[in-house]
Amino acid sequence: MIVEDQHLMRLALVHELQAAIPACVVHAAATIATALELIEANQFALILIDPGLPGYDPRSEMDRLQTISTVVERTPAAIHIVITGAESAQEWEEVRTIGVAGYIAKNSLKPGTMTAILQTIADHGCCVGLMHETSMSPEVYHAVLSPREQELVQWMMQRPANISRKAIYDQLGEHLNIDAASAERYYKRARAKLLKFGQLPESL
Amino acid sequence: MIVEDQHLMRLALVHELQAAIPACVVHAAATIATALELIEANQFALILIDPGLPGYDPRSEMDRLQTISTVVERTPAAIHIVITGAESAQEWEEVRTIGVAGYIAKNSLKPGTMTAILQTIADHGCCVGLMHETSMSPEVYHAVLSPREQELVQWMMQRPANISRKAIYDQLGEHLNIDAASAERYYKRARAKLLKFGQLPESL
DNA sequence: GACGAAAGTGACGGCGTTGTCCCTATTTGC
DNA sequence: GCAAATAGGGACAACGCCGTCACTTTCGTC
Repeated sequence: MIVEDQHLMRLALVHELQAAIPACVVHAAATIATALELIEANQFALILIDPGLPGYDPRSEMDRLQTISTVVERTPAAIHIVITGAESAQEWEEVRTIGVAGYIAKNSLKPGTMTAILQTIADHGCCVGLMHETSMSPEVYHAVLSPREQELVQWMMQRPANISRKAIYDQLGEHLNIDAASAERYYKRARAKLLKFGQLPESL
Repeated sequence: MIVEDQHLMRLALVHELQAAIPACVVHAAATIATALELIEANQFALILIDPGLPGYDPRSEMDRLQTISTVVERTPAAIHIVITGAESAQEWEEVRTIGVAGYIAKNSLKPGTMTAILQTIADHGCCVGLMHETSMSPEVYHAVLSPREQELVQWMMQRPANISRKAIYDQLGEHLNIDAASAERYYKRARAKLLKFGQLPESL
């Protein structure tokens, strides 16, 4: 079950969870009230919860903790992970004492990370992901590209000047489990598309 | 350009924007520093910005406003939309005076809403979407279903008891611009899949 | 018993993405 | 100058999703 009030984030979490756990069923609630309804009617194995729900003051530490403990108390059989936009090491210490297994900052939650988080919990019993201030390089998204093509372009644009494109193809081939030659043709097709639509960045 | 620190939300906003504006190029930054880099190198037509960035205190109204005005001042030609997780009517009044056209709560931002927001700004010059406390009905997501099938199941589960399924098929046909008969077969295929995987909810 | 609503199955063409393979110029580096 | 790297093109089968069409059976109700 996922408890999160922001629609887009809720959707994203659903997809992350589905990507991490094949053939699963995910229930989602936007409010505590809805979450409690779901708890009444179902048995959950895993619960993601964001304590910043409407109706509660997100600045009030008490409201946040109460939101979490309300859910945790009613679902003793589940594994609980807190997904928060305003994380603090102190809050993690507090929620772990009431039985929460994971404490993840929305900042540090990247696409595909969910698998690693669940694995860490399975291995060590808990998992913490506080904000890591990696000054991200800028991202560019072109609507005309398919996801694969998009990914190839992203990689290629981060290429240091002293690395040959061929080396990138090899890296990608290994990383995506495809032929390096295929990666090369993806990049070329992507480049052709961008050229066709006049969207070619000068960094290429 | 999108300025948003949470990866998943940033990704979601990119997709929303791409869905609303066909064949567009979207640049994304996770920090103010990255955003300013992008501003130096590009001319943007539309900028989405979340004032709750790391390094600034999200509780400090001054930090939030400064984040926004820093970007707005450097991009006078662009349309600016603030996307915030902690909205207030007062903050909207303040940012509109410095030239922000839209003020949208993450709470009220649903998939597909971006088109309407941009249209409203085009028509009236500005658009406000504060939190609307519609107590959402619970959602269920099955990983084995395709998006269409998922959508059909979602609609069917919200069906009041006194409405025939056939009426739902008609509604869906109209809503999705497909045959009511096709909608019926989607639902049936979805149900067959759920039955096969033992994920059939009792509300069916 | 007849009729309509609902359930259960099978099949088809179109489309986009994916991953593969092949061929040819042009440019770069040693 | 020669070989490797880069740029550019076209074609292919496989797969999944979408939308459509056809057929059978069961159930409840009037």
